[in-house]
Amino acid sequence: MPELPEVETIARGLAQRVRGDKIEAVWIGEKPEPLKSTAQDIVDALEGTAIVSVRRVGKQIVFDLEAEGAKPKMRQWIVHLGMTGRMLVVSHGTAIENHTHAVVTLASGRELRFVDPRRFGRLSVRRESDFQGSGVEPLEIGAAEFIRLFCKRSSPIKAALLNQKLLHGVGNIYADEALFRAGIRPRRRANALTRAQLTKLHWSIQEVLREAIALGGSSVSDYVDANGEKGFFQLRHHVYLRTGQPCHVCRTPIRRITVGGRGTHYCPKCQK
DNA sequence: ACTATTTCCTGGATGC
DNA sequence: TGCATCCAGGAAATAG
Repeated sequence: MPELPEVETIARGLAQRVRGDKIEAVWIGEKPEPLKSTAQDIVDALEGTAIVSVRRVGKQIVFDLEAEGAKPKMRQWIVHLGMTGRMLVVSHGTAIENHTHAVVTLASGRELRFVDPRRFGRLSVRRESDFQGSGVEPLEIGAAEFIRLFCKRSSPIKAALLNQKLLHGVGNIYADEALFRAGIRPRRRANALTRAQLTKLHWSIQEVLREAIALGGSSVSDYVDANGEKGFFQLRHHVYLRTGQPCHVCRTPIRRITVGGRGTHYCPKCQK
């Protein structure tokens, strides 16, 4: 499932490949689920624009589009990949694969295709040019602000980390991995953690995200980047999906529990 | 204002 | 082998 490092990798790859290209036509599939805006709004916002940049905000891909001579010159196409969403760049004529929900024809003769079997992904458009996610970027936040964000929360720290209104971009993989590195059990209440523990956690989150970005993200299930390449960070996971396997530090079997309705993995000896 | 729970979706794994 | 059931999870919706 694409989280911050995966979306960052995908957005960078997309930027490299389609920045400067022009959108000539847009096709939106029948299934309404993947849309937050109406299909017509998306078509109207995209057609005839130039792709100025592609970037990541939280777990979302933002295409900054510039329209010629239109009232709001700048608009954004926002893509959330959900669990299984993929954004492909293919040459015109490539066979349409199953679960393709949108096809964007580019002036260069290629197409951007949104494919998402599970349909947890979402497409939307914005006319303003100042799109911001609801939370704070984990790689930009300082330790003091991080502590302020979490120290009053009574929910389990893992559930708080997954709350995109607080911090955005951290999902199940990196929440588990950061908590392991910080030596904190996922069920600990956020407001029961010491300042030192929250400081450590802040550092661990930034460390694990930076390492994952450097390796192109984690390829679990069917994640691939804009070039169809797999990431390599899954080889560095200490706890995620390692239930029953020995901890890399102390050899204790990794345990799996449910926190906030999510599969959660931790080392019962290294994490307190 | 929070927190907890349910819901959406399909493919792959598991069970009988 | 075949069919049914379960499970994965981001985030919105709903309930408490």
